[in-house]
Amino acid sequence: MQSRPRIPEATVARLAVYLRVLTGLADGGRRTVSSGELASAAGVNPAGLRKDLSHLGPCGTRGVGYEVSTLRDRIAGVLGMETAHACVLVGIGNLGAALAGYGGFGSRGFEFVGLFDASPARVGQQIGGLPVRPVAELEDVVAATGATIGVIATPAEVAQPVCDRLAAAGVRSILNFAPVTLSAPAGVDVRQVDLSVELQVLAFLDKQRGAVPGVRLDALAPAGGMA
Amino acid sequence: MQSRPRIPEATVARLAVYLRVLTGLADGGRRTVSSGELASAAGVNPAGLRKDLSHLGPCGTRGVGYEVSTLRDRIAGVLGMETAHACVLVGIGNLGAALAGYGGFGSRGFEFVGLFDASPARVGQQIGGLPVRPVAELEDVVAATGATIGVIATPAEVAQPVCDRLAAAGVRSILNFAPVTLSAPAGVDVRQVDLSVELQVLAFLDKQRGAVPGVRLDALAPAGGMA
DNA sequence: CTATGTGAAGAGATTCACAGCG
DNA sequence: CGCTGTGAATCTCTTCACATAG
Repeated sequence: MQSRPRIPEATVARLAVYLRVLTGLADGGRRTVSSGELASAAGVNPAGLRKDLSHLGPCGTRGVGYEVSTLRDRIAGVLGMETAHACVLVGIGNLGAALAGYGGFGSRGFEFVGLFDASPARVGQQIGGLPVRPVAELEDVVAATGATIGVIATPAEVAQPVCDRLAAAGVRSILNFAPVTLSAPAGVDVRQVDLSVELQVLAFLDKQRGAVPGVRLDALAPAGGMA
Repeated sequence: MQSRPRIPEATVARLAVYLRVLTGLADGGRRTVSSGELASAAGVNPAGLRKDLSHLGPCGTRGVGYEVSTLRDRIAGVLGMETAHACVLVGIGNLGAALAGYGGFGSRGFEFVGLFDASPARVGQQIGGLPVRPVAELEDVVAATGATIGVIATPAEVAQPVCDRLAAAGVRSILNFAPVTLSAPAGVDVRQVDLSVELQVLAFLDKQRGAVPGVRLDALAPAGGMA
């Protein structure tokens, strides 16, 4: 129906993917897409894509498809991308430096406003036009910039204290790359990205596939080239 | 026992987390844990943890709990960690270099046996004791090492061709960090890690929480003629 | 009396099939 | 006609409650 009490989290994650695909299509000058084509490019089922989009209200034209730029803007609005999000990043090791220098965030409305590291050797370096600051300044920078998102790329041992300080400083969302499960106060949302877990799932699926002789050939994806 | 019809993928991902917690407990000299304590450390529901472990067959002692080292070894075996997995990594930019230098993989049985980049400036550099090779050598190295896992950390534009080459060379599992949806032939499993998607989900949850008091998302509602 | 292991209930997400609009 | 939008069926995962073993 029209009411939107809440959008399922699984749908939100896919909306972000649709948004990426639509941005590419718009840059390529494309005017409209069908659910089938968009679903193919996003790697999902066409009916599932339409159900995802139904949470935004009617936004397609029957018999035609979706207008690329309109749908892109609608999704961007729902995901809260009309306003930029200020982020702080704690832990400027290899991964942290990679995240700080990654251009994919800025183009999607996420801007780093503070980089922090405990190592004096790192402090003072410039990454992506931003200086690395001592962690002692964390609270001040969060307060001054109003950052609402914190990214943790520290060693596992200090991730929990950093999480506590971020939460206390007023950060409401935390993305954690350290291989520990963090606990945060109510009202602070934590998302975990564990690179080793991803590899272990892959390895397991491979092992399981090799051990099962009876294979199901439900290949549906690679429908030849491009549409 | 060996009879395992099939373990749900969601369970596999959590098993990897339990394994990490158990390894930490074992290093701390701990002998046994209860499901409640282990679940708390892993950030999951105790009953869910017991159901996850039930897929491995009985491995606890009623009235006592689980023996830490035994359970750790059991999970490691199920995840296929008794044998090391050879991985190749394509795209040695900031993120690729971070992955190549990340110690968390080696300690979990994943070993990089080849690093590849298209840029002559990168080729020849040493990262984590391994030289960066030109991508032209990709097929030879996969064949020579028998690598079964490929990690893609290239720009989005070249991720699909790299995926195709990895699959053709015999790699069976691919972990993709490039912000594109890859299509791979049947028999090759692709897992996507999109850092921007993670941030966008966080931002949406925060926005949604802020709007909770009155549940008013009318700014999105198509009152009549939304354009 | 402890804490595990598990069937059953519940919630959520995916897929299907078709009604309805252009 | 084609393609969207959606109710209903299907499937999977989660949570609960309790029997069961130590």
